[in-house]
Amino acid sequence: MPQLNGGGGDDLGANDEMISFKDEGEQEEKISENVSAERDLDDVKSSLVNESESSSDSEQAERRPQTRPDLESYEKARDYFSEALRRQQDGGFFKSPHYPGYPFLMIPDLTNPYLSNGSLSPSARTYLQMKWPLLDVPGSAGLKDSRSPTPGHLSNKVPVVQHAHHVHPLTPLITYSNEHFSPGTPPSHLSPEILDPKTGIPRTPHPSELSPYYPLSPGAVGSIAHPLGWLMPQQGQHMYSIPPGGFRHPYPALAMNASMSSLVSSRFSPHMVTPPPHGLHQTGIPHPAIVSPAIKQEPSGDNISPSMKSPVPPKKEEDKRPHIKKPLNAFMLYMKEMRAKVVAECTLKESAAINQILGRRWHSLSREEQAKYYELARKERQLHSQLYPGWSARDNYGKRKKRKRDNKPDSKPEDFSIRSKKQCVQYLPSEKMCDSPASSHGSMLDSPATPSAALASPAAPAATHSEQAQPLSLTTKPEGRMHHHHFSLAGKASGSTQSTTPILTRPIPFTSLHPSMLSPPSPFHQAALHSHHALFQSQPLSLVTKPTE
DNA sequence: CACCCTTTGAAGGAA
DNA sequence: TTCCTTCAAAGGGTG
Repeated sequence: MPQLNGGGGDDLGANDEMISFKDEGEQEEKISENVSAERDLDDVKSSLVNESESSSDSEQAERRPQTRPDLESYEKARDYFSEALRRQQDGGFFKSPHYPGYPFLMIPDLTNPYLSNGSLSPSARTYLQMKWPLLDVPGSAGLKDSRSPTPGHLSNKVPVVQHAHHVHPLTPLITYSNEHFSPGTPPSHLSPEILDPKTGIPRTPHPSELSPYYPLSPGAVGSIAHPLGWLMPQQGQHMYSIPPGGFRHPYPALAMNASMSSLVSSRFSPHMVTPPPHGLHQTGIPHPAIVSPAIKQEPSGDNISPSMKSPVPPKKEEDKRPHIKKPLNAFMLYMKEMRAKVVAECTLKESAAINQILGRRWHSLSREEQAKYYELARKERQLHSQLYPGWSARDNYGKRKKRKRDNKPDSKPEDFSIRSKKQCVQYLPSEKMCDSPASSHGSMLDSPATPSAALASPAAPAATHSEQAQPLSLTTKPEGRMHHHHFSLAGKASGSTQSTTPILTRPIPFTSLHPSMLSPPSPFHQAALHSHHALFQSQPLSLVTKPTE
């Protein structure tokens, strides 16, 4: 049990050297890797400081509003918010991606530019007692994934001390959960009952279940206090007074959690707040998991499974039928969290490139670290299923334009046919030590995350084939691309089903990458990198665009 | 402006 | 059971 008691905030931030646990020899390697990583990270601290002060705020502020004006602004805002918090939290310094655990949430300066009426002093750091998301939920045993580890077990493996200068990366997932901030017994209204959608048994939702991603419908929770009600008394009252076990709105998202919207609207700078779109809460900020049809058009409105459909759904309603997004998986959560950091560390903004890095780093995470995300993802899925019992991932099929998958029928297995026919860009290496996703030796050669992830979290899928055999799918590219590869590694020798797939690596894509971006290289990685870079040294430094077809 | 690219993981359907 | 496909986020790039 991740220290529910938490001992209050006693050890909060007290232990910088919080070492998780080394249960396997591999840990030692990890440690060395981390040390290396931190050393690299130090290099960018100064730059990050500047960025955090200048670019992060203004730059992002400018960028956000452009993309999706209003309806998705909440997501943007939320990320923006969390990122802002994080940046302030660690002063723009990126520390090793160790996220010691959830039990405590440290709320940073609340009087930041995005918080209009924060009441805490800029220097005030509020340590909040939190509960481990996995902590058992009374009466929810039936919902629990049998594969999931016992919370206690897990907690034993996860550090429970939150670094004083490091907000948990999943803060955005946590911050909006109410009750987290009330060490004591929460008011009765904060303990809404939830009818277990499967068992029908009333249960008290664990705070951690009140995911910010999925607003709880009135019927689901009865009433919900403002997630940050303790920060904003004037708006802290719960908006819903529906009795426990009351009606369940067919589309919980439609009955958006007002508390969330008020949070956003009141916490973000004016420019973040957009006029209320039709049919939405006055704030116009929908739940992250919901995408208004205005944004994501729903051709037929059949995305909602029968069970989700309202008994009396006016056709108009169908048009408004929200797009219920899939719950984010572990990697998505990780990506969402780390993207900002990666972007900040490199000048490149291309998501595709960033994602490559993130994928690389993901594989470099320790099993414990990954386990956190797996666990969180599991909780998200669980919560999602509770909120949208009838929802199916299938419902979203066809909602977005068909991705061009050229699984060419004619492509032979040895073509290691890849899905994408074209590769976006090739970047030549710089002398800088860069983390080339394409050259992800680690991923290709050792794929550390694979088994570990599964081990770390029972909820974690037994490493999928793709992960096992294709740690990085970018290693497999259309044959045409090969001509443009400056470098390639021998395929991973393994008995995996896809071992025949040649492992290709591209030149380091990002000349702008900072060494700190590298995932902690193991000795093996370093050796590989060494040779890798040696090979690249003769390569001209240029940007090769769009090779093949 | 819509889609592509890129990553991993989850889910569901097809074989 | 295995394989395949789609989507989830994100934002620059592309046609």
